[in-house]
Amino acid sequence: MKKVDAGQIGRLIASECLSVRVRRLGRVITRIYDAALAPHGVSAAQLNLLSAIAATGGVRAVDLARVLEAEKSTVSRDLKRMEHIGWVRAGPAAGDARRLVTLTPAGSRLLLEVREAWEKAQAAAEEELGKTTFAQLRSALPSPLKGRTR
Amino acid sequence: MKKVDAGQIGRLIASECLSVRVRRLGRVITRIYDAALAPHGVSAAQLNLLSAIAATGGVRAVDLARVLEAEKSTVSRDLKRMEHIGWVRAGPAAGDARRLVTLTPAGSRLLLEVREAWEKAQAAAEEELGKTTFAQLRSALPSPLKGRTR
DNA sequence: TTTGCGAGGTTGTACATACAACCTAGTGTG
DNA sequence: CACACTAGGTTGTATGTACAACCTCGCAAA
Repeated sequence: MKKVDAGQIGRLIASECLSVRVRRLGRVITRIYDAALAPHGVSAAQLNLLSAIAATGGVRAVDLARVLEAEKSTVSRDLKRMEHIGWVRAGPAAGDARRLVTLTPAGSRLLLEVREAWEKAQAAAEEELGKTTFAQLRSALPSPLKGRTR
Repeated sequence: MKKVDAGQIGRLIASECLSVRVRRLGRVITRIYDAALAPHGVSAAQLNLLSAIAATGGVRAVDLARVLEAEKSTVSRDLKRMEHIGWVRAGPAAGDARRLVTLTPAGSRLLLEVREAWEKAQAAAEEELGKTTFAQLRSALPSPLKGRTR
């Protein structure tokens, strides 16, 4: 019989668990982007949403959630905040009954304005992780724009 | 002059931004571990903390924050919740003045109980990402236990 | 000794996130 | 037509997360 104590399991999980590493990486990366974007009053999460909306030019909330692998309730609230700020509009899409989310002029302007800061953040992330790790992550993780399998 | 519109920047960021990919991955992974651990009433974030505490056998909150790259205020609140549940104790450490966080017996028991579920989550994560990506992430991302450079 | 400071910790506030429950139109079928 | 069903969206509740501000010691320098 192998007697296992909590310390052993703790060390096992702390050293092997993917969620530990991924969540930790998320905090590091989010911190970098948030800091770079802060002067523009936008967060990393918000820029992610804005760029997804801009990339499509009009998209339903539920499809945003699918592409970003987020809960529809999360997207709903995030959009509500950004709508209140004035970056996006949840339009009742002309002829179509679907409610499409689009950028407002202010939202489009914001994207142009933050581009520099975003590139600084990318560079800072590469600096922080090291070129090798950065490239490995880039190649290992799929871009949300690809792989619309479902 | 190159005229850039918001759509182009949106596509650029959506396809190139590391924070988009990493944060999205974090949601996917967290979902997998949360689901596997839910029957035990513990979250991925909580298991991360518990295993870090167990691995050290007693650690200051501020050092937990450093190892996990989290805010001290985040750790403070997370610990408070887990203390209330009864998994950890913020001991005033005997002779030493430092307040060390340790597992309670219930906390140790929990770690033993969730081990199976954690291994299922690891397997599910490998399944979801594909063996190749999983291995790439494992090798690219440092384990928090290494590199105590601070 | 006294004072100031810095490290560690907590609290106020706000956003990000998720699950469950609910609401609301369309839609298909009896 | 009537009704159940479903997809999309919102809301209730709770956790996770961070920044800023604050509190609280222990300790070093004057």
